[in-house]
Amino acid sequence: MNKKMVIKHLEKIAMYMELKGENPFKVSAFRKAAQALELDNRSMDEIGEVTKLKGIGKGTGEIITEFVDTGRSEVLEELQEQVPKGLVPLMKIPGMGGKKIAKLYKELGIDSAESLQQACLEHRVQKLAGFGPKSEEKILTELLAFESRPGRHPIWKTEETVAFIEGILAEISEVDRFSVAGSFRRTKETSKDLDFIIATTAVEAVKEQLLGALPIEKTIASGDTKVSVTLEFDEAIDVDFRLVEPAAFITALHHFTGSKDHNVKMRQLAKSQGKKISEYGVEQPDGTLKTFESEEDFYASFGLPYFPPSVRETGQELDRADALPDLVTLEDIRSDLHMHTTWSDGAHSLPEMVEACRAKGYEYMVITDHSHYLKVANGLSPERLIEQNKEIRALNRATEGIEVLSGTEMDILPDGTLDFDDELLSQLDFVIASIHSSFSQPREKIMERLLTAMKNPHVDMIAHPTGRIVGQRNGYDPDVEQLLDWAAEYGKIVELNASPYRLDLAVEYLEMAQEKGVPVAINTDAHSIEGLEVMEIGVKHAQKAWLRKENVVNTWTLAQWKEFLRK
DNA sequence: GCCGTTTTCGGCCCGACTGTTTTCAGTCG
Repeated sequence: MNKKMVIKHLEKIAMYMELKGENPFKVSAFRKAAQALELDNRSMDEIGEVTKLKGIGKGTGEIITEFVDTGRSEVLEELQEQVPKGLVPLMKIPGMGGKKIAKLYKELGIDSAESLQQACLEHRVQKLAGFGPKSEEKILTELLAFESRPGRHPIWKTEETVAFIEGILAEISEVDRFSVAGSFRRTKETSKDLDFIIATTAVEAVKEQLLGALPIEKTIASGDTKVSVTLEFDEAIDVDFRLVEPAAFITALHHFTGSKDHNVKMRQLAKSQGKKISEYGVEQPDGTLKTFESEEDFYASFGLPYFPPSVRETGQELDRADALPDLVTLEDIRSDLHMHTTWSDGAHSLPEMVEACRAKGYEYMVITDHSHYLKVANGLSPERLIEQNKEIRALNRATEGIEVLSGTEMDILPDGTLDFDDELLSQLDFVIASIHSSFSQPREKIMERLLTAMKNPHVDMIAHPTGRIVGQRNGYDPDVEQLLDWAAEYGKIVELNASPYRLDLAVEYLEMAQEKGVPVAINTDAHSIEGLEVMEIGVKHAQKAWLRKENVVNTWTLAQWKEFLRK
């Protein structure tokens, strides 16, 4: 039995119980049980006795066993008999939870989006206790917006929005300090909304200037400490602003950076120490409220090391504090192994890219322009590559403080051959192979292409291994586990492409790569000087997979790196 | 429903905002 199916089953039970108006703690017990399974790396078989897991007791254990044995459970079937299926999607309406939906069902017989809409139009909803004209109108608006509502926003879109809002906040003189928080600060690849923390003693003045400067489509809430708005960009996006006293800035920032699970674990830990965490500070055992100068201080007050936002996810990270010192950081990065110049489709010249990398303090770098198959990117012919190679060698001799190496990003062609011959490749320091075409080929064909590259002794790295664009396309669907096994067998590097459009490999595959001992290179794939800056996002993404320095090749010295390539 | 040498009963993270009320329930993050 697939563990994912068991998890789904438990979540379904929780959902139906919520709609039935069950005790919220009972509902959350099922969610916790599902989470306990999810957070355990083992399969159902390897786990064996599920009640040994914290969060799964006798009751849930029996339901799981029944489901594993028979593929169904009486509990869910009974719930589904009592609760109409049409109520489930109603949970997605903002402001609607289990209790309100249960009431609509019991009092008005509403069992679907259609019947809810009908009841609103006939003004039957506003007559219910606890509902009113405003609720009715809101439900109607939300029902109409149901389809068009965008889901999660990819990081490469939110980046721009965040920069725009930061620009506005920086201009307001009454703002003491501010920071983006939420999933964006944790470098999640997508975000549902954006959160900002603002420290100020002049709430009204800040609110007025802020709301005046933003392209507001709708104000969701506007209180003394919280302002929620929907902003109108190419796509509408919800943004929360939290206004706090300067002293509470750090605890508010921590609180609203989350994740929720991380916070729950932190609060439980605080409680065990006789303390209480809120966004305003930490209440000490003697009742006084302590505030902090930095998040480092905040964690230290609980006897913990600093957890960077990127690792604050499941709550399990609190048990991995010992591994934090080994985590890759931006300061560890000595090189960038994938970038383009005006020789192919880059915006800056070869000397400009070299100077930019030197200025960043890198020890070495590789120029990797496209190969001639990629006509749209002005890919290099063998002749031009030889010419560029000469120029790179000359530039390297003339440049102090950084080693400039010669490479290519060579296409793996649709027919499974490589774009350059071995004789040419042997003249280069570093060879990247990647797929830019015929994404829709069947998986076997894609894997065949990748295997050709793996087997070629001159190829050193596979770039953006899945070809995905975050939130937009899934790429060419390779069998990543197989790919990583080959990388281990043939001694190849796999890339973590740091471009926020790609973040390829994804976190789960990076974890897999580290488990299999496959070295990872974090590269910007920069097409301009500014593009080199995404290294920071790449490193944070790597931290989400708990990549250790030793497994990230760009933390290696030039000598270590060359030694690896020689093998 | 789960959990526990502060507990086998009584908690379960904590606070803000809205819309409904006239002191609060429900929802959200």
